[in-house]
Amino acid sequence: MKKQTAPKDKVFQTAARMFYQHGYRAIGVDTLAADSGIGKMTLYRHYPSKDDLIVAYLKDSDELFWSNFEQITKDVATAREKLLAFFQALQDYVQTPACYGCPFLNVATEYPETDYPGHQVALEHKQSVRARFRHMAEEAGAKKPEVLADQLFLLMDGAYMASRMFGAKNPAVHLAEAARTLIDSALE
Amino acid sequence: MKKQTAPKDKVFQTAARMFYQHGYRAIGVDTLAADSGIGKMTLYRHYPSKDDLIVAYLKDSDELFWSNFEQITKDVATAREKLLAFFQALQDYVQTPACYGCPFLNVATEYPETDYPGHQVALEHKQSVRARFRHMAEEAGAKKPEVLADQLFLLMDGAYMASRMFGAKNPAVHLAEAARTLIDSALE
DNA sequence: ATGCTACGATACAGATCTGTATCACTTAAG
DNA sequence: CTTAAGTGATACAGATCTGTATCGTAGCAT
Repeated sequence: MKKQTAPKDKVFQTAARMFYQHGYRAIGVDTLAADSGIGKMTLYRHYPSKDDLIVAYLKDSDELFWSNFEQITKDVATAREKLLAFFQALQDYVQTPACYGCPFLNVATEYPETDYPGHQVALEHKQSVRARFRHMAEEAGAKKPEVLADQLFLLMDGAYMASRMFGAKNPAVHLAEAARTLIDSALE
Repeated sequence: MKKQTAPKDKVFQTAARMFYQHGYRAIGVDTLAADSGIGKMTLYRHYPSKDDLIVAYLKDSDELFWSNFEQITKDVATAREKLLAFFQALQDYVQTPACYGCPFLNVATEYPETDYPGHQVALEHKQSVRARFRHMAEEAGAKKPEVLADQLFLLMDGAYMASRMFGAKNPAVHLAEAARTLIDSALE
């Protein structure tokens, strides 16, 4: 049996929570170690730099995103309905107090240089989502799949930012309806 | 005649450029003073704190936004066409290398606490834009004006973030078309 | 029992941050 | 000319940041 919670996991969970809620630059490694109840050297033993910890969090967020994505869309028949289900779930999530925007948009805002490691991971994630949207748009029979995909992409990130700007009560209340309008308009 | 460029204006222009491009937390007052060619005490004489300078920049950005907004929409006849003109201009702008996203979304991301002065200014700005959209949606004859307004609002901020995430070559290429689809769907 | 490894705690180095203090200099008004 | 205000430069204070070094200890396998 492993220990109840390994130090590496403790600091990772603390980092995930605090980076997401307060931002990457606002949280220091001292705060992370103290809040996790571990020594600072233990942190640096598992993550050689703060950037490594940021990247680890982003990669985990990417896996979580796709895990949720599969969960939401797996029991839905058509590509059109998969897209609708995703945007309905996103609408619900961004109106939750647990939502603090999008980890990838947040890191790209705080580290705008595209060669920053965290920004790189964010870019790859967003490109993957964009590609997935395009694939589903094709499957749904859109006349111009890449156009519909990009339009939905803008809606998604707009909803994330509405959450970070306004909190739980934000303009994304009508996100799913907007997605449906764009989708159905692109199919006919 | 005034001086060629007053120190207050010099440091403000430098701050505006660097805050927008690199972020608020990434740029320090020493950098601002040095890059402006003024003394640090001169900066603090005109802006008692860095936060004051941030707020000044945001308020100026708000004025600039509405100035551009009027410029774009003043020669357009109907409310529907005003909205279309705005989103076409926004689409063009966010595909420009001079675009680094939205100053208000950026500050809300870097300072998520809603009681932070800069976040406050950002919130007021976004609420004003949202209200203006709603007003124009009413004027255009939308059946549910607040729904259309919020949908367009998400598109707008999604486009801003696409610019910060991807740079000039981003998914906002189809922003105006998305706006038109949502608008016309809400009018019929 | 005896090493070995991971750990927590602490202190530290060096850089950078916001904000203040001081001083010499320029400029313009009286 | 004289005086006062604004300015640039510099040094500094105190806090905070990332990352390192050190030390005592607890757990564990041999």
